[in-house]
Amino acid sequence: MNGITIGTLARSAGVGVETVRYYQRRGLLPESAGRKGAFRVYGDAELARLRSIRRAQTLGFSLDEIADLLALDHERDRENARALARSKIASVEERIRQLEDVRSALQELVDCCGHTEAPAPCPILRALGGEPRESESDSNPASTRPTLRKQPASTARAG
Amino acid sequence: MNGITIGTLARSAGVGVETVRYYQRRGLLPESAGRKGAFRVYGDAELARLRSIRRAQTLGFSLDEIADLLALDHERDRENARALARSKIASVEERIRQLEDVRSALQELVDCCGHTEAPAPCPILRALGGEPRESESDSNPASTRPTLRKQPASTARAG
DNA sequence: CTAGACTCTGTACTCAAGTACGGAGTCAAC
DNA sequence: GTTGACTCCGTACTTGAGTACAGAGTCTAG
Repeated sequence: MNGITIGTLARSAGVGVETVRYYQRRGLLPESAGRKGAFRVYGDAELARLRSIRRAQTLGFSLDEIADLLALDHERDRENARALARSKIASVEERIRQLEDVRSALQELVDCCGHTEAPAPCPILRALGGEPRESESDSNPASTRPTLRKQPASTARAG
Repeated sequence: MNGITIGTLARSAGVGVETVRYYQRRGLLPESAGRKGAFRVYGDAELARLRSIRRAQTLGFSLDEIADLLALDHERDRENARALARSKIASVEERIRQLEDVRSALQELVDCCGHTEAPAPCPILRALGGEPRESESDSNPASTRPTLRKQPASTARAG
């Protein structure tokens, strides 16, 4: 698998040729020094890296984050690398917590939909909104809803 | 908080006016029937809905998914609503599992970085790639690489 | 030697989720 | 009765992660 051209590399990693080039433009993948005639050739290193990128992506990392992660690999500064990795762990854990919250909100919804057939109980709005609001059509403020902490304004745009 | 105009509504939910309008265009938020003179006015219902949208977003739902979720609220067809909610739960759980994987991969990385100071052990590539590769500049083709399964082309694009 | 597959380079397009902006109209306060 | 903030409506731009395509060059098999 050494000395392959871009098409084979792409196919081996299950991506398109354009995607490989895109990663190269973004600096995630080296452009490959070696050439066989006019065509660039790649090897196991590039294939491995390409697969790593895809895997990291499926795990929810942005390409910028992946660039950071891959850079750790070349970091001589282990201290720094550890710190970066730890902060990634923290953000991953935060995300997990949030998802667990929504899971239980949804579960509640399913449960409550399950045992009532009344016309308007169990609003998703409440499950998602979390905050006990009196109005709407609700005059009972004594809800058991766990107060949810303020969400940061910069939502899905993790820098 | 009833009878507010769009600017106040937006500010109360921590979003921009343009975002409110965008949600209206997308049909996530009603355009508000009431008018006070030339300006549309909104109330608690809209504010609650807007907040729900934002919260759902921070939890990783796309606007399309949120539209589905909010629609459940108006569904008379509880059966269908439950099914939809359950499928969301499944996808949320899948996402959680993936994130837990990456967390332990990162943790391993931190640990291994922690107790060695050697120049090139513990490559992130391996942690991310998962597959144990022997080397980068490797001339040994007898690798344990399992024939690679096709990566779903639609990675982060959870439809 | 030629057909067909592949590569190279560059630009342009897509899609989601907004954000920005321009030119009007309107409202409330002074 | 005018100023200044706000609203309305429409269109255009942005960012992230690609995808598509055009027009050239190149490689390989027959």
